[in-house]
Amino acid sequence: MSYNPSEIEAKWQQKWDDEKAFEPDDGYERKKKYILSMFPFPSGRLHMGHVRNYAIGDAFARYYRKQNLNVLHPIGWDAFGMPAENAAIKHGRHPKEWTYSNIDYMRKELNTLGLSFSKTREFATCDVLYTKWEQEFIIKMFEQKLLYRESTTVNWCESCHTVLANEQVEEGCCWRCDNAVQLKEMPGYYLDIIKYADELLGDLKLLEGKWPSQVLTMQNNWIGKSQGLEFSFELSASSKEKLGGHFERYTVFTTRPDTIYGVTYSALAAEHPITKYLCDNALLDEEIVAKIGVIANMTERERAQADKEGYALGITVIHPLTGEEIPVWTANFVLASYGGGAVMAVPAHDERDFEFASKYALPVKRVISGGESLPYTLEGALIDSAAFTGLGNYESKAKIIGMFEEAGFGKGTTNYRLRNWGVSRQRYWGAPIPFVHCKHCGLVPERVENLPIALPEDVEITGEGNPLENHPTWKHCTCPVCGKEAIRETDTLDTFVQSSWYQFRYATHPNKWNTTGIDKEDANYWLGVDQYIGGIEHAILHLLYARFFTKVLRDLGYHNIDEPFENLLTQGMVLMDGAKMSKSKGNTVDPDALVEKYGADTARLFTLFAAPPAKELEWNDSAVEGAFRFIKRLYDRQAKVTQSTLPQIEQAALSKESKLARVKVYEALQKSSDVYEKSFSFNTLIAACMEALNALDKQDNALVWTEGMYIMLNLLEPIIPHVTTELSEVLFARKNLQRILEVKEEVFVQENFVYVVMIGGKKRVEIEMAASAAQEEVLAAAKEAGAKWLEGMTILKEVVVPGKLVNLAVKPN
RNA sequence: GCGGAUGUGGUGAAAUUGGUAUACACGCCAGACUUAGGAUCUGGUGCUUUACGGCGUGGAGGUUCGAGUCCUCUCAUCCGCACCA
Repeated sequence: MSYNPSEIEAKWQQKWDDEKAFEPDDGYERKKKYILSMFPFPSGRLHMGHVRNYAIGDAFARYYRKQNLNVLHPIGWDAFGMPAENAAIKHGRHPKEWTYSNIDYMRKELNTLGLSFSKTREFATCDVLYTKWEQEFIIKMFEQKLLYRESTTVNWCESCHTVLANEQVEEGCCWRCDNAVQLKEMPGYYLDIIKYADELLGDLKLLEGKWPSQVLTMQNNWIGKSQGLEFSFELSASSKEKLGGHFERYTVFTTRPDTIYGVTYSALAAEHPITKYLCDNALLDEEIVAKIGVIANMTERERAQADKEGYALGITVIHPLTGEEIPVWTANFVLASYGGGAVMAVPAHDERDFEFASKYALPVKRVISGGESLPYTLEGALIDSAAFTGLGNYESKAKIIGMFEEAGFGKGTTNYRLRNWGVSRQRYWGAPIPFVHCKHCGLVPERVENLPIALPEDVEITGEGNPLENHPTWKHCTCPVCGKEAIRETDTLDTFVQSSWYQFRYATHPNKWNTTGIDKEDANYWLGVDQYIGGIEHAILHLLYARFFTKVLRDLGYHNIDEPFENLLTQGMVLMDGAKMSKSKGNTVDPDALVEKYGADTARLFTLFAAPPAKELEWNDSAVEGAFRFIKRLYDRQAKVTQSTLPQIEQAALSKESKLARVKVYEALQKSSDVYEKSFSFNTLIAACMEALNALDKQDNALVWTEGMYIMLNLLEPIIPHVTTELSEVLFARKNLQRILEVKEEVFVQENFVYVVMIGGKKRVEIEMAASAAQEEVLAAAKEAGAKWLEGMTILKEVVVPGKLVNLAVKPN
């Protein structure tokens, strides 16, 4: 009987379905384990990255079930988003039809991989029932002032016809279509993630050692907390007059209050209200107004690449401490969206300010000692700084902030690089933002009892404009407050909103899905996710948003969880010929074809064996053959098993080869808990099993074979579940799969040790000694065996490592 | 520029507290069985040397009886952020 994967795999997949084998308990009695692989976007077909992601997750889930834990291992679909609309434009298919048919196809593909998902908890984020609860959260966030609508300059992707969040702009281009991002002033909805910045930052400490350190660093940098001084520059009397009395002062932020006596000019962003006023009221040369206009139309990225450029605005401010008059410029390196869009400039101690001052011949005033040339940005004592002269700059920062606070012209402040999360998208295939624009009542949320606000299905998707905006009737509604005619919001939510709370939806028992979004008791029992697995590309976007949502929903009373993902494993990409697999490069491997040719077990074994999960995985067709060969060998060796229970073995009576085989089998067993719970290096566990099989092949004791197969099938079941379950059924009535077995220490007890004898740091000979031999005996034997190398030498030092080696340090006589 | 990570055979990769470097697999070589083999099995395979031996974990130092592992410096590659005042 030869190994026939398609038959075995279909049989067990059917059986698992019939047995509902992977549903968690309804109650909370057993200890839980929540294993989650990031859910897929239903693009149409699985790719190898999915196979890797779900093979890893499934190994964890199956392992923990054996520990008698209550395992939640769900799957669902991240189903809203642009590609569905693109398919509609290209192929004339309705996004809903396209999405759900893709889901049906991909669900079948996942099934053929034999993944142990709970089937009752599956959902798609475009299900109206999911939208309903999401809209409820959004309204509650609005009530708590965590969601607001405002008009600002946003990142706009012309090819996607939508706004992008800051996090979705990669190197100045759209994260999805790679089109250059433009700036556009438009209204949108924002979530106040900055309000949670401190907690999001501080709680990264809770994740140390549980998340990859680079992800923690990336989040840390992204939040970008900096502390400093915020104060106002008062405009000079003549400047106030010039500005028609519309401005008295403006605020700046600095992290270097210690350099305040070195301020020689101040700079405003092109978008700053004062700059705008000067431009709009013809208070600057036309030429300069035009040039400022050009800067204002550049994206942040374009400005970053441009040379420093600026113009004197013909106004001055008063230095708050010295009373000096300081010129005000506009400069292209001052960001409108950070620190109030204005800076104090200290060219002596800041590289940007220095470069700008050099270009425009502005004065430079040194106030920190140290270094030979300017700008000097390191530590030093203050000079020419009035009462603060002589202090170190660290000490002076606090004192200067204190002085500003006392005098009431400024205060210590914290600023974040993080921007609030813009969640408006001008697209059809998303969750409608549940608000209404009423002429009488303004912007009002829908009534919760009217939720969900579902998408209209009769839409025409042309790629021109927002289909919800263009729909003849959908946006016309009545105001939930006054009952008069009103207009429904036509923006939909960013799809990252859906993936920010799906981990709670899975945890909520499906019986409750109709009546609640998140069940508190269920959530508190199941969350945080004990092991989360996904791509590093989500290090900031999804993982930061999901952490934020978790904290917000906690504060809204939905649960008591602080962090959604307790442990994170970021898997590496799947490569072919050193490059990322992609359709455009034509270097993809089709999972369906792979499963058809070799079976799911081989596909899974290869992906876990070829590299540790966090590293990139280089595809190799012949290594896949190798994985297949191992499974075949394992399958063939069923003939070696002679009894259906774990045998009792008398260790002392065994041959040397049989003893070694047992050692290899038990070494693999010993390794398994470390691999599943700590190192995640499945490749080494598989290698240990291969070694065990190789060692078993070198002996012929039937009991040792039986024990070896009994244990190995158990160890490998999470990785290659079909063939191991089949063999286990035939040989051991599946009894061997029920729990993790115990290591028998006596197997490792050796009668003899092989000592390596090193002389002068070099390995020379090996000697075999009884385990009971005393150190002196070992040493004497080593000297005898190594006599040849000891001739004419004096032994300086003798080191014996019990059971392992002897090292003799020598020098010539 | 700042931050993080990684450098080990022809290839993917192993290596508790510092203790026999290259496990396991791919590839390659030889052999067996075969009409045949891209099937299966067995053996070999770091470099160098006729051999003894010598040299080998990106490079250079250091600590140690002993370093892939610890310390210092350095080079290369990859990733993230990039005027955040």
